[in-house]
Amino acid sequence: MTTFRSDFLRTLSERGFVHQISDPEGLDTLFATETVTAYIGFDPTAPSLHAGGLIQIMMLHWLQATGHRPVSLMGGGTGMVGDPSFKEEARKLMTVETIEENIASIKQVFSSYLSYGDAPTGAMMINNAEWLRDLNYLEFLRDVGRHFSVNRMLSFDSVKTRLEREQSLSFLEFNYMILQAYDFVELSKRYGVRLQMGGSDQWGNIVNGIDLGHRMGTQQLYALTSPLLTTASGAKMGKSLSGAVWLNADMLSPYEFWQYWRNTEDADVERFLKLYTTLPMDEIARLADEAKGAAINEVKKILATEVTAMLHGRAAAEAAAETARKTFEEGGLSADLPTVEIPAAELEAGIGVLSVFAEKTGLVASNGEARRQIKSGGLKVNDATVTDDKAAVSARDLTPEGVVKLSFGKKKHVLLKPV
RNA sequence: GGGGGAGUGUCCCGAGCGGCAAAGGGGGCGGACUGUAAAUCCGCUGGCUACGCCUUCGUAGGUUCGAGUCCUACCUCCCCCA
Repeated sequence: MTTFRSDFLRTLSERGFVHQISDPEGLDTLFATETVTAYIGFDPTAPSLHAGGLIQIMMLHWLQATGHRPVSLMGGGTGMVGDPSFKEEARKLMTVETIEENIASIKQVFSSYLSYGDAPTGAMMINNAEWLRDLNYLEFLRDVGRHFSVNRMLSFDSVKTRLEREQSLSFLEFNYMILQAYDFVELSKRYGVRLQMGGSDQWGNIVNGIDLGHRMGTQQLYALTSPLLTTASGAKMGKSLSGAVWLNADMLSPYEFWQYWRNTEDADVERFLKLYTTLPMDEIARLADEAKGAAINEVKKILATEVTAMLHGRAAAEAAAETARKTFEEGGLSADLPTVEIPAAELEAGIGVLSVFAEKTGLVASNGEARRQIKSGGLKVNDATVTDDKAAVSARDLTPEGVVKLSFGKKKHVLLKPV
């Protein structure tokens, strides 16, 4: 791998963020000589980004940390088109309201990683609805569409594989790449953006933008992609025991977020420290060095706490670490575990275990699932395995702390609290 | 416009002579082993007021004691010919 002169590229490169760069020397020179504005696009398909997108946010973070200007582009306009899924079933397009709500909700997270403002390196959040929604179709075709060769678009892997797999590709989706290319050009014209970053799957789209820029007379533009991240065993990033690893605290508590990182596979620890924390490289090297055998668990805790601290703040991260310590290392309970409140009278009367685990707390999906889990010994009340699906949980099960601890498997715990 | 295929358990792929809650994978979940890891092994993987009941095989009808399986129409997709 080349050694870069610029702080930004050197940092990204040594931390493992770089997959491809369109013109490494040129871009390096650019970063070494001026303050560069670069962007990454995010689709507002959900009210929160999840761990899979964290790597992109970290790239913006480093961009700013090394003296440049990050732009997060929200796809308020492209969201209208929707990135059609592979399945048929013309998924309902999102309404404008949903898109706007999602964007508002996603915004909160960025301020944990970037500082916004008018300073030369102040981060910006831009919505491509700004120029896409009022686009005039005919004008657009004449100004932008004429620069695209269908022959060439058909030759892109993203399109080709789709056609070869005999899966339909709607015109809508076909246009998505044009809009994204156009975004790059608009950002370049309006805000002086020079670089677009993204996951490696975005390479073709980004390069399209560069080409369009050439034809439409922008400055030289650049592309930088990050590797597609999977865990060492091949799973996609961003799935936890209970679903997606959302970044918004109201969708996934800091404790659960911490747990996700705590459970990192051994083989991923060093890589994740580089990608998802801002610990200095020599510090990471030291940690990786002492992380042999079971000692690696200590390093995983550091990883979890550092990642959580960046997102939710140091205090929340340490609270999560403490909760985990009490729960797992002392086998006790901590008031900070996820808690479900229940009317005291109801508990007094006694509630069936099935109902408690399924309806009341949602730890398992249904009564049937609860029954199956009991059969295989997966449910516990106050750390005692449930063996009878007709058993009931009542006020007698309250611990001295005044709660009932319910566990599903070894890692999922909920406290039942009478009110 | 003509001809030929396909749509299965809403995570995915994928079998299915008219008796099917539907084979088999993958994934996921639980258990054992460990270190809250990986690998490995075992079990589970429609719902319920549960020895019974209800809802599932593109949609809507029909034939049958009985249909994922047969017939009709429709929808969507793919391939070949024009």
